[in-house]
Amino acid sequence: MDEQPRLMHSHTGVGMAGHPGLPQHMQEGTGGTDGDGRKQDIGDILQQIMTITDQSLDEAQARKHALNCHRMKPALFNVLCEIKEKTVLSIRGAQEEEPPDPQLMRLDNMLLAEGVSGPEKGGGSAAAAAAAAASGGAGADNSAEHSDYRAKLSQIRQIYHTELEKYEQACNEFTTHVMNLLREQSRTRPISPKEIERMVNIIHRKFSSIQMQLKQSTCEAVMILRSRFLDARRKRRNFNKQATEILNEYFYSHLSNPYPSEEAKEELAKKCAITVAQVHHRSTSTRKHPPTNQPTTPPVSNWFGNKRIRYKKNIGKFQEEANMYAARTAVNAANASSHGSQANSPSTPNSAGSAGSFNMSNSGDLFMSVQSLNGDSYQGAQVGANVQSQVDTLRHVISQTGGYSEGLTANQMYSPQGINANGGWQDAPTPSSVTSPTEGPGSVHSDTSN
DNA sequence: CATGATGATTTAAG
DNA sequence: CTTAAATCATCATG
Repeated sequence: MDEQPRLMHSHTGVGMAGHPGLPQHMQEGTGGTDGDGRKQDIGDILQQIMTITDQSLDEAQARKHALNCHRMKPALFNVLCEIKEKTVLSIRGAQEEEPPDPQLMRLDNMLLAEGVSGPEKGGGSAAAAAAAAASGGAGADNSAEHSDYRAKLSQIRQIYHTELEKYEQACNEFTTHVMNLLREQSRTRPISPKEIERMVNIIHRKFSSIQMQLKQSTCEAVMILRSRFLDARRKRRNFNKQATEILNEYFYSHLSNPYPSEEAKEELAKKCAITVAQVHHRSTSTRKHPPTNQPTTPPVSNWFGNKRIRYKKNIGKFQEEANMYAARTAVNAANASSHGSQANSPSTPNSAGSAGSFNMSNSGDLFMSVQSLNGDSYQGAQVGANVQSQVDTLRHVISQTGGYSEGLTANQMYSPQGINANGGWQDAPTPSSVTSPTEGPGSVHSDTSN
């Protein structure tokens, strides 16, 4: 503001002298048709402007001062104030609280969720390194791509923050500037605090609209980044053999109720994490006290979900597998039970001990089904899921031993249909005939049990 | 390249 | 929230 007059001032020497210069341009530009009157006007205006700029600060300042000192000034000022008061009152109605822009909220939420606008957590590569370290000792492979992602993300984050800060600063600067100006002017014209506030609000709105642009483009950048990297959420890595074995062991040893409890899941996850390099969602670590929603060991849950449905869908396909794992656990179970009927401590997969809290509402049914399956009456003394797992295992033992002695023909030595028919963990057995040998549900294993 | 296996995500129900 | 079921997208293989 100050500079312009000054510049003009220094310029005037030339400007005034070279005055013809401008009109000449005008002449050529407008053509001759308009006549001289117009040109003259323009020339006058220009002249005036030049003059105004010529008087510049000192003169204006002086004039202002003179005004301020005028003896009628206070009275006039008051009058002005009153008038202003009224008009402002009438205007005020239009000025209402802006509703929180949903769009902006959406952006904010997303940025927060994406960890862009959240609390700073170490800078750039440090964060990446930390992430890599945090994702477990075995997480070398996927944390590599994750760290790449994180690095890029924190880059975005940094840009976002610096930009945001810059805007903030500029906004504050501008605001204080305007406020000073208004304060200054309030000596010569009435300016209510309300008005200043409003002005500030306007400024803030303008700036926040700029911020929104920033946020929007940041969101876009994150989205793009996501789609390029993390969208490889779908980029899956198969579990390694050991992990699937652990899971399968649990599954088949709890075949009648393959719903691991939360704790069981965590335990499985822990066991598998040793071998599974694929744990994107940090889970196993100590539970967080705040009501943070830890979505329950996703890989394990996924695995069991998939396994259940796929097993059910085509049991025939899983028979071999079932027998294998049944055999394996059978050994453990046999060993354990031979020692004593106590709940065995071996680190067997049928760690039913930890799973004592299974949903037992239907355990009665399950027992029933097992009884009828085996053809022998199982003593009803057992209570709890651990027993259930024993039952499963036992059944496997029986069927399996019988089957193997006969031959490897891989007939259905162990017919899971029984479970289905009796309403195990699902009702509808494969409706389609698919390799379903369907014997009488009750008589299924009568031969093998002999 | 087609195909089956498989982990993850989505949808709908409880 | 958890599950079942359907579906997707990738991996692994021949």
